[in-house]
This record gives sequence, C-alpha cells and structure tokens, in this order.
Amino acid sequence: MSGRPQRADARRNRQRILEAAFEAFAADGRLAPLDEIARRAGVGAGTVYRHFPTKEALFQAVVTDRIERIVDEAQALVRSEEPGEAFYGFLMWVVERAMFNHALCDALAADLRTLDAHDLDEQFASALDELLRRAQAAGEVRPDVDVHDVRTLMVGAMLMERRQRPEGGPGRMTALTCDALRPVTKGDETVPVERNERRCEVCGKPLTSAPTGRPARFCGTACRQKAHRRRKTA
Amino acid sequence: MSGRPQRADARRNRQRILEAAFEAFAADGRLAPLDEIARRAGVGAGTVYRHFPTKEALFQAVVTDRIERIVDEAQALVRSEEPGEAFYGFLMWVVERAMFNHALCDALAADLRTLDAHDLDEQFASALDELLRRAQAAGEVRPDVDVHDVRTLMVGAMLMERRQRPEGGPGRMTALTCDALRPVTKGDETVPVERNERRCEVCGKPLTSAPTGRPARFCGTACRQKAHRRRKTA
Amino acid sequence: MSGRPQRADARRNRQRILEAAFEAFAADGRLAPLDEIARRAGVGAGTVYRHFPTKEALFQAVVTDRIERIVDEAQALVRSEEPGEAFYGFLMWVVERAMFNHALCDALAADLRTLDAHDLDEQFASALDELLRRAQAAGEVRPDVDVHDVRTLMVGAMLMERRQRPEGGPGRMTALTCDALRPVTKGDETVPVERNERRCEVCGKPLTSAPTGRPARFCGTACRQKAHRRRKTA
Amino acid sequence: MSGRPQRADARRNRQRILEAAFEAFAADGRLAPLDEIARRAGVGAGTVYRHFPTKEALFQAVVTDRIERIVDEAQALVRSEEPGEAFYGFLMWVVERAMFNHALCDALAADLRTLDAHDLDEQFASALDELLRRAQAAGEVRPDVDVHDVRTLMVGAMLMERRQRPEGGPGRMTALTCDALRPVTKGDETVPVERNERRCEVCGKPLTSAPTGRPARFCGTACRQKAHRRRKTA
DNA sequence: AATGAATGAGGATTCATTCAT
DNA sequence: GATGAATGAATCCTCATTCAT
Repeated sequence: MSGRPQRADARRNRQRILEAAFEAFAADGRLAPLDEIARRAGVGAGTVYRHFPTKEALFQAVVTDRIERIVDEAQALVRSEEPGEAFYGFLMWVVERAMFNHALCDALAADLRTLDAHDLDEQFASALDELLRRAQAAGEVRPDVDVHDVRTLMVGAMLMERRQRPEGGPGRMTALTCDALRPVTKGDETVPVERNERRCEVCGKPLTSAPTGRPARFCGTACRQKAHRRRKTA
Repeated sequence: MSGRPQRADARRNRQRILEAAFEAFAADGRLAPLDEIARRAGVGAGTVYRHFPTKEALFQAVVTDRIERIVDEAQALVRSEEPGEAFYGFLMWVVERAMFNHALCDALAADLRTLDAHDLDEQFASALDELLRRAQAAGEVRPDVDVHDVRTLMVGAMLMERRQRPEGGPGRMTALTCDALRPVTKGDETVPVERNERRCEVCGKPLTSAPTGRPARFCGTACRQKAHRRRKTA
Repeated sequence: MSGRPQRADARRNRQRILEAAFEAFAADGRLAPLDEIARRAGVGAGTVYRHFPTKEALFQAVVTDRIERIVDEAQALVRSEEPGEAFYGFLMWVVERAMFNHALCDALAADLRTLDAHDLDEQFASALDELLRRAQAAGEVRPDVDVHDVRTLMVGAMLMERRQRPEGGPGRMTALTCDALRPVTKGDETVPVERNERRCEVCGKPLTSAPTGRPARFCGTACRQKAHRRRKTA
Repeated sequence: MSGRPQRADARRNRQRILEAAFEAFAADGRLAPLDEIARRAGVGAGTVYRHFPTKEALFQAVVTDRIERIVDEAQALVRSEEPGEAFYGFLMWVVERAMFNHALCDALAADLRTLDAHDLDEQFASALDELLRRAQAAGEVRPDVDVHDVRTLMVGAMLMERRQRPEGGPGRMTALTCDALRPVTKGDETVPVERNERRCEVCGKPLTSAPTGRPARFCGTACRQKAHRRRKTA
C-alpha cells in the first residue's frame, strides 16, 4: 500500500501539505481550493496528488487525524473516577477543538459517515456511549438521553460557539448545552420525570402521551388549528 | 430608489423568481446555481438580474421575506397572556420553519449581520427580547440568559434538528434545547443560582468567579496543566 | 427540451462550433481539446457547453450528423435498379466520406454502439443489409457474407485508405476490399463454394470441416506444432 | 553510443521494463501512463528514463522488438517450398500476433515510418516483397498487387479482427482479406484481367483507363454529376 | 423589459519529464 | 545506478455576470 513516504523531503512535504490543508479546511471546509493548499504548502498541485489521491482523501486525512486524537481522549477518560466531570469535561474539550474548525465540525456533524473511517466512527460512538452511561449511572446526566442525542448536542454546541465569535466568551453555549443534560432535582431527590417529554409544537405544554397510536403533536384543537393557519402563511 | 417594478408582468416575474429562489436556496443554500433558479421561475437569467443586482441580493431578498414573517409572528406573540407558552412555542415554531431550509438556517445563523437588512435584525432582536423578558418575568425562563443566547440556541436547535433527519422525531433536539432554558427549582422555589456559571474547561466544575480581572478558565493548577498538556498533543 | 437555439447569433455560433468540432475531431478524434475547438469557433469554452452538455455530446452531434447523411444515401440507393452498382458504389462513397475523418472512422468502427444513437445504428444496419441482400440476389456479391462482415470490411477499407495517404490513389484499398466480396465464377457459372471457408491458421489451406465438434484450426499435426512453437517465441 | 547497459541488475531492469511496457502498450497503446509501466516493472519512473530517453523511445523499443521477430519469421519463410502457403500463412500469423496488440497495430499501421527504425522497415518490406513475388510467381496471388498493398491489407485485417471481438471467430476478416488477393480463374486458366482496376467512384463500374493524363474517377458525366451533387449535400 | 447567449476565470485532476536523495 | 518525489502545463467542466437581440 501507499503508507507514509520514506524520503525525508517527501515526509516533510507531506507534513506541510497536511498543515496547510488543516488550516485551509479549518477556515473554509471542503470549499478550500486545492491549488491554494498546494501554494501554502509551497509545493505544486501534483505533489498533493502524489500524497493523496483526491482532494476528498486529503480532507479525510486531515480530519481523521484530529478525530483520532479525540477518540484517544475519550477512551482515556472512560477510566476516570469522576464520571460526571469526565463526561462534561470531554464535551467541552471537544467543542473547544472543533468550534473554529469548519472541517472538524462538518466531519463530526456528519457522524463520520461520510468519512471512510467506519471503524473510527464506531470507536468514537462507543467511547462516548461509555462516558455517557457512567455519568448517567452516577446521576450526573439525565437518564433519558442516549449517545445519539449527545453527539447531536455536541455538534450543536460547536456550531453555536462558532456563531458566537467574539462576545459571550468561549464555552458559554456549551455550558448551556450541558445544562440541558443535567438531571432535574426536587429537594434532594432526582426527579424521574423526563423534561423533554413531547410537548405541544405550538404552545410548548407537555403532552399527555397516549399509550397507543400516532404521537400527538399538539395539546388540543386550538393549537392544532393555530399551527394549520401558520402553515398557510409561512 | 429601486422600489418595486411597476408593470404587472414584472411584478409577476419578481414573484415567481422569489418563489423559485426560495425553493432552490432552501434545498441547497447559496450553492444553488442562479441559472437553475431562472429556469424554475420560467424566466431568463437576465431577468433575475433586472430584479436583483447580484445573486447575493436575491438570496437576501428571499430570506428577508421569510424573516419578516417570523418577526410578525414574534410581535404578535408578545401580546400573549401566557408568556412561557408564547416564548417556547415561538422557538419551536421558528425551528420548524427553518430546520429543513438551508437558506433560512444560514441567514438566522449569521445574525442577519450579513444581510443588509439592519432594521429587520433589530426588529427581530427586539421582539425576541420582549418575549424572553416576559417569560423570564413569569418565571418560565431562567434569568441568566439574554436575547443573544436565545438566538444562538435557536440556531443550534435548527442545525441539530437538521442533522437528526429521520430518527428521534422532529423537535427532540429543540425540546432538549428548551430544557436548557428552564429555571431550576428547589422544592417549590426557583433557585437563583445560575446553572451556566463559568465552569472549568477541563473538569466542568463551577468556578468561583473572581470579582476582578480576567475570568478564570480552570478550577485549579491541576486542570490548567492538564489542559496545557492536551493542547500540545491535540 | 433544448432543441436548436432560436436567436440568430446563437444559431450561427452553434454552426461555427459544429464546424470547428468537425474539423478538430476529424483530425484528432476524441483527443481534440475542447478549448481548441472553442478557440477555432471564435467562442469561449462556456459557449460550447451551452450548446452541448459534454464534450462527448458534441462529438456525437458531429458524427451523428454525418452518419445521418450516410443513412439517407443508403436508403435512397436501396431503390436502385442496379443492386451491385448500388452496393459497391455505396461502399466506396462511405469510405470516401470517412477515410480522412478520424471521428467518423471511430464512430463507424464502434458500430455506433458508443453513440447514444441506437435508432441510427439500426437504420444504418438495416439499410446496408437491404443493399447487401439485393446485391447478393443479383449475384453481384458472394452469398456467404452478412451485413456484419460488410460493416467491418467497410471500416477496414477506411482505415486502410487513411494509411495510404498520398500514394496509390484514393480508392485502391477499397477496390481491393470490394474484390473480396465478389463472387467466384468458374467458366460462366458462379461457384457456390465459399472462398472464405475456414483455413489453416498456419499455411492457409482450406480445412475440411468436420461435421461435428470444435472447428479445426490447423490442417494437420505439422501445422499445429508449428503454431505452438511460434507461440512460444512470439 | 548508448548500447546496452553493463551491470547485471541494469540489464535485468531493462528487460523487466520492456516486458511491462509490452503489456501496457499492448492493452492501451501509447496512452498507457509511464508511471504505470514503471510500477508494473517494479522500478521507479526515473529508471525507465535512464534506459529510454522518452516514453516514445520506449514505445518504439517495444514494438521494434516484436517487429524484429516478425521480420525473422518472414525471412525464414522466404525459403519455403510452398510459396502460396508461406505467403498466406505469414499474413495470418502476423495478424494473429497483432490483432489484440494495440501497440503493434499502431506501429505496423504507421508503416514503421514513425519509428526511427528505418533499417527494420526496409528489412520487413523486403522480406514481405520476396514472399509476395514468389507467391505471385506460383500463381497463388494475383499479379496486380504490390508489397505496399499487401502491407496495407495486412494492417486492415488486424484492425478488422480487433473490431470483430467475440463474434465471427478469429481470422474471418483475415480470410476475407486473403480472398481479395487470390487470382481470378476462368475455367482452369488464370484470368489476366485485373479485378481491382480503377472503378467509377459512384457506380463501381470498371473504368477504361486512358493511356495518358490524370486518371478518370468516374465512368461518365452522369456519375460525375451525381458525385458533385452528393458532395454538396454531404 | 425580457431573453438567453456568451464570457472567462476558476477548480479538480492527470501525466511526461526532471532531479534531489 | 536507482529511486520516486516534484513539477506544472494541459484538460474538462461550472457558473456568476454581462450584453446583444
């Protein structure tokens, strides 16, 4: 297989290409022109193609590299003795890595499904799942969320942080997101009631879930009609 | 002033262009080719340029139009007698509008800053602020978030919903996001403690905020060093 | 659908593109660079793409146009009262059209299968078949060839003429090819014996066809061994 | 002089390059990428250039090698006691060699003119000429063809066989081509009339050749006009 | 006013050839 | 001598914008 190049200059070039690509993709995602990456790396376009068969392959190499580090961190934290701290700390750390990195955001948002790195995706999901379960068992995370929810919230937090640019300080949106995951307590007891029960799409009131049939979307006729009227105008 | 065109056929064309552009931009965002929009509208590309000086102007016209409707809704809800319902309902309604609309997501995410519609941005912010304040006054929303936070959370919810595609049912991520906004109660009292106080970026523990100086990022030397080590490896 | 452009300048450009493409493809086949065609036509590359969605489509348009004329000619000749003259005349005429036209050679050689013009292929085959059958019925063409043989011989004649460039006069190789198709006469009778019966691949002697089994390739053991030895050295 | 390389490994490399190039060029002709050849030979691209100054030189080396074997065979057959068998057998053998070899077809088709191997071309022509003359003397080949005709027919046969791919059995087009070369007999006598005398380009009738001046192309005014009309429409 | 044709600057990719290691 | 890395011109195709009709 191709593997890493043997010659020193080639290794150096490969590294410079990866760095240039990292910056370019971080700034502009997949839209970054390959020629520009080559220029920044100080090589010809052909050299980029010697190291990576397509632009997409380069993109994935860059992103996979970062994600591998993230998976490593997650796997290390699984053994933490403070599951809540490990879980929330991990979320914040990941968001910090990704929030100004367009490419990493895209990749994590895509569930890594678009990457050929299927194993990596599973490793990531599996490590995150472990972190989540342990934090839930410790009562630090509400029990009604699963790993998929968490991944999505993580992505959302990144994107929100990115939007936040200068103001508000980094991490504020992530902190808010974490709050959505904390369990509800009443007095000193954890309240088993799920906070994110289905709610009326119009007024947001909790819906009494019917045991059978199609799940309700509205709390009553009034809201259903309101929604219908809105739909026509919007 | 440019104003609206006078002739009936011109007005009709303008309308058809806006509709075609709405669909195209909703599906593909700014990437939708202008020729395709013209084709769908049944006009020539030149006609699009007669009505809108650049593709970007057309894009803005489309999203501005949608956002105007959203502002109208917000302004209407301000007069609601149930502030919490109005606030959360509005959030869910906006997300529902935008979650499958690439263009609208982008526009709302951009804070309308990229739009030339400065007035509109202020109107939107102002109406949302009013909704927020009333809901906070009614104890339905935690007091430590501002309108900017809410806008960002709203955008995050859209993007998360979009990512969620088939599973999980629509609205789940929005519901979780709303949970992040609900006040914390202890017994029957609302707890004044802010949940999203600054937390350690490593372990997530609350930080005792120093009254002056640069805000702390870590809970102590241990975490600061941990962060430093991570930075070098990641 | 696209059809022909309506505006005079567009029609003119389309025509100029087709002419430039005709010349370029005739000279270099599909290898002719599209930019060069555009330059020769005095238009930008984009204009070529306005008229033809891909380079291949342009190629096919050029070639299909020529082949349509050829099919017309064949269909006209089917009604000739001198079947032999019509058949051989057609062959020579086609070869003359194609012999210096790389593109047309390729297209005819490919059996038009590579063209999307499936109908055209059938029309061509069908008209040629009719010409052939009538010439065979008139005793002007040996009875043991079919339309597929004729197409191949036609292609071969083109390619041979192309090779012949200056010397020998145009048409000589085609005339020889036609000779391969003429019936053998003995005295005044047409000899029913097929001339292209299977022959030994080594010495060319006619093979006595065994009534069953796999057809023989050699006239005897000597030739089979000779072939075997050759195979090893070549 | 360049000569052959001296070191054993260099000689071995040269051989492996030639073999890899043979296969690649046979399959794809000159289009085969040089890097691919180097890879198949298990050497670097630079090594190829050490042995052959350009890709074209490598191409010529490969085909020259094959053609040398063909010349050897021809020279051996000149001494055959059955001139007809030798001649036709040689044709078939050459075609069999070349019909699935893109490179060899091209090279033979090019009259070896494009090769720098001028001597080789003359040797080939000379040996083939000898075979032809002997076969003609034995009455096995019509007397009105020369060595140049035969070379061209040989090339045509290759190209036709290539086109024929699965159907018709290998050798059919070659057999037909050979038929074009066989003499015409009337009763038991060979008819001196040349079959491929110049014929009218329109109707295919034999032309009475004028003893002087430019050779006629048509049998009469009618056909000349028909040709003229065709030229305008085609 | 509308049309849709034309433009031409990019952008991804390939490959013969050169040259530092 | 060998290697294989680097080069960069060439090629196909897209699309925002302009402009003749």
